Amino acid sequence: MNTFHLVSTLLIRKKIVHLSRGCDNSGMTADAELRLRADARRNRDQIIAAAKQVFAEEGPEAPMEEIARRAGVGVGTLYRRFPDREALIRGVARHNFGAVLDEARAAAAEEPTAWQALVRLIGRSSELQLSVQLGLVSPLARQAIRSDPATAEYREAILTELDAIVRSAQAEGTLREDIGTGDVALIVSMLLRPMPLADGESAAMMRERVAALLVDGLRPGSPLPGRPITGAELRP
Amino acid sequence: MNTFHLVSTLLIRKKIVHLSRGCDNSGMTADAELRLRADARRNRDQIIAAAKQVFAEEGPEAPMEEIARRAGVGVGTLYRRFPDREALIRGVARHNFGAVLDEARAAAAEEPTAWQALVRLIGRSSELQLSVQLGLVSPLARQAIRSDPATAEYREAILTELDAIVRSAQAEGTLREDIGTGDVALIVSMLLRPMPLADGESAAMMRERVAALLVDGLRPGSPLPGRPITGAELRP
Amino acid sequence: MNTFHLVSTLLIRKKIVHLSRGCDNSGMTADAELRLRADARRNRDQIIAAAKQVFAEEGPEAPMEEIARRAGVGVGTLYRRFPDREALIRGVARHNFGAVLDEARAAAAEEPTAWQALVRLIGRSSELQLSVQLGLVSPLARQAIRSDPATAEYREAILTELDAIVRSAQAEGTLREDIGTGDVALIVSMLLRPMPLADGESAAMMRERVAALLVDGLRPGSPLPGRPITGAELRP
Amino acid sequence: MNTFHLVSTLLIRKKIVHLSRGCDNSGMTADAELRLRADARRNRDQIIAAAKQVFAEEGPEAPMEEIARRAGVGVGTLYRRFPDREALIRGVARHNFGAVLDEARAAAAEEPTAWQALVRLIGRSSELQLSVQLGLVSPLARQAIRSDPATAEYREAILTELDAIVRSAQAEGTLREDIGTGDVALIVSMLLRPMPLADGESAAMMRERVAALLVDGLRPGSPLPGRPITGAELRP
DNA sequence: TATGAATGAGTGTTCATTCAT
DNA sequence: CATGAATGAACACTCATTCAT
Repeated sequence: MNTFHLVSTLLIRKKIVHLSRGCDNSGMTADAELRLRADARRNRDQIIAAAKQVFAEEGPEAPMEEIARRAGVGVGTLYRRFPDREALIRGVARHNFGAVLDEARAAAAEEPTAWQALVRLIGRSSELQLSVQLGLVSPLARQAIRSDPATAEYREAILTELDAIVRSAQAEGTLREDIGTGDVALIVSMLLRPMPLADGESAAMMRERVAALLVDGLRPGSPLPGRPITGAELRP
Repeated sequence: MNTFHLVSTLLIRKKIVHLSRGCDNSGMTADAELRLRADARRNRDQIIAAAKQVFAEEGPEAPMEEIARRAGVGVGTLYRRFPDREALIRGVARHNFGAVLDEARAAAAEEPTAWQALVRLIGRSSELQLSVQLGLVSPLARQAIRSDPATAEYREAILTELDAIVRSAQAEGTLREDIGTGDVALIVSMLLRPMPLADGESAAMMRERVAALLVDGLRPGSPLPGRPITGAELRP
Repeated sequence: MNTFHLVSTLLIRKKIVHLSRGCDNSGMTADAELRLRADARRNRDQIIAAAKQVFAEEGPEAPMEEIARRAGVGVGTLYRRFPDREALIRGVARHNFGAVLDEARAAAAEEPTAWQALVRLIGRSSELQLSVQLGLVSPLARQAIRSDPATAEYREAILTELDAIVRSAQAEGTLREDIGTGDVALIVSMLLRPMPLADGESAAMMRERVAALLVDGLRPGSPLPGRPITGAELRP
Repeated sequence: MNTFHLVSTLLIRKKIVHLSRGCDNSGMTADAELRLRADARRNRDQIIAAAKQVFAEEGPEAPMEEIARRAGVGVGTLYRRFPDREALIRGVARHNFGAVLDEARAAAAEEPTAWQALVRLIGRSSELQLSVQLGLVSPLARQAIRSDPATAEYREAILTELDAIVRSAQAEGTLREDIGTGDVALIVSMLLRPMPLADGESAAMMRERVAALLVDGLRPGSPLPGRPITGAELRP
């Protein structure tokens, strides 16, 4: 086991509980949500899924009824689970951040070097497309997300994970020293945004290319302006 | 005059009329708008300015009345100038794209090398912040912008301008060959998006650093995945 | 035994069955309700109690779920006992009217003269505060109460009781002759309403004073306008 | 001019501006409301009138649309004038309290003795029937009214007016000494409430009789329990 | 012509009631 | 039987747009 995995493993001990079964990350606020009756649970998941879709297609002010319909439930059910739009947005945001966290952990666990974990994270981010976009979109959504402690915990966990990868990669000498965890987080979050004017495949390709350009720039080389941005600076 | 300026100058001949007096670019559909009486004209400008502000603060579905109030006019006046929300969004988009065009032309005209023009464009893009964001935000806005011929003309002009810069830079040997105008446009548009979780100054610094990373990657080096994205591919 | 008690006793023969054990008057529709199992019975009582509270605090359109919660049962249980809101309102109304009836009987039975029974009834009415208010409040409640035969029976019984007291008092010469049972009922019901702008103790004092003023007026004296209002006139 | 009118007249100097043209009392908050365009003004009045009706018939939670329809305007218009239900309730309350104030002033100005003014006030209160009921009805309405400064001013003015009448009547020796302004206000407000179970004419007669009973009690006689309730005690 | 009043369709949200667990 | 989840009709309220002043 190399240094990267050692650090990474140590961090595991501190990992917050994040009950992910596949893509299911309801955790972190788990107590309440886990005790739902089976059918209620299924409904909840369908609602989150529908909301993701609809938000992606129509923005975060999309009619609640559309979401309910898409989830195959009545509005009432939607409102029982998420008392208002903000709560729904928070629900989706948690889910999304959870997916990013899963990806970060998988990259750390499965790649042999920190550099490869980093490259994978930046590259794969394209697969998390819809994940982060919400917060960029409407002031309402931004507000809902910023003020949600559960989402904050996720952010925290993601940054912790990323921090380990960044330090390891710098220890390996594969990542330039004048880069901070915050810089990497920014890059990832930029790549997570929708590509303008492009649909589907070409968007994916574009993302890949920009990711490659950025990875290119991350290798040790001529110095950058400003100072490294730490993870802490991204905390709201 | 070097090759860069030569190419650039030749292109000027084809330049569409773009009546920019300072930052004022209402043109391209100019005929009608130019004939406005002075006060009507002033109203129109105030409305665009107010709309930019309000859109930035509250998203593109912000109440029309809010915009009217901020512009110091009655809703009626707003509607006289822009028959519906789409028209207003188009108005703002044109204004924004015009600003990008101005910047691109200025960079081409004032910088000694294409590479420097390119770097400036990517770097300065931060100053055009609000410009492009609109289209990324709501499906409504996206639609309004995509279907607007005047905005399309602006886009065209911007891409033409950028094309000249890119080709020149590649001719200079300062820009890697496996990059297309589309790639650069993408990079610029990514940098134009709001930085998450950051306000004002720090956002600027973050942008600068990511820009530097990208510029770093743009210099000739190891090959990129995919193929160069041409300007044409960004046409909707 | 004086005349008052004689009349009063004779009336007892006609008394409808009113199974009051302490303050518990669910009777008059007793058949069904008496057969409830002990726990079901307890549930029912808790629901009535909770409904009284909640109606007092939030009006008679208060959410059924609030009432269920306050009673410590599920909504389902509430609806099993009272098939809809009207039924619940009727339930509460019966309970309240039963309390008034109890008080009237107690006054008749325990006071030495009809005049004193009358004074006590008018004075004590303050203790039945919440009792009658319901019907004054929302048209829904009014309707529910008016159309309920059980409540009508209670009203009937109360008026009968009051009638005896009024006649006796007039026979005693302690009550002016130009007063009818209906007048007294009206007075009582007026005193049962909430005092505006006053809370708790001061409300009680205010009520007492107005009661005293009215009692003052009830003694033989100068004639009143109109004609005596009989109990019959208060039947809906 | 007798003492009553003298006191009364002196008080006139302090009277707050209350622009009543007939039953029109929009005053006290007049500034804003008076500047309405003629048609807007008419609409506003129709809305208040409709709201009074509908509130009386269906309670203060009646559908806003019903009120709008009854007023012959769209809901939008209603909401433009009264931003939410509370505002509408406040509007109605002011109007009602204004009517009481008008009546009190008229009684003071037109009756030869304070006693007669008092009797008239208590007697006529029946004509203000709907006026005060609102606040007794739903917690929502109560809250809306209590927290409204304009209504508070009205209450203040009414109490001032009443105070003058009460003192004068006591100076005349026609009103018992152990009565305070608050007692009278209470009596009036009690008489203003809906008579249970009675409609129209008979309600009026009942009210008259109870009023007579109370007036009877107000003449000097045997002492009352408690202490005189001052006007101040009725201030929320 | 500029204004802001009126309109009413569109949505968010609540809550009575039903029904699966 | 008790529970609390699901449903959807009903209502509050907003805001784009029109139009009288």
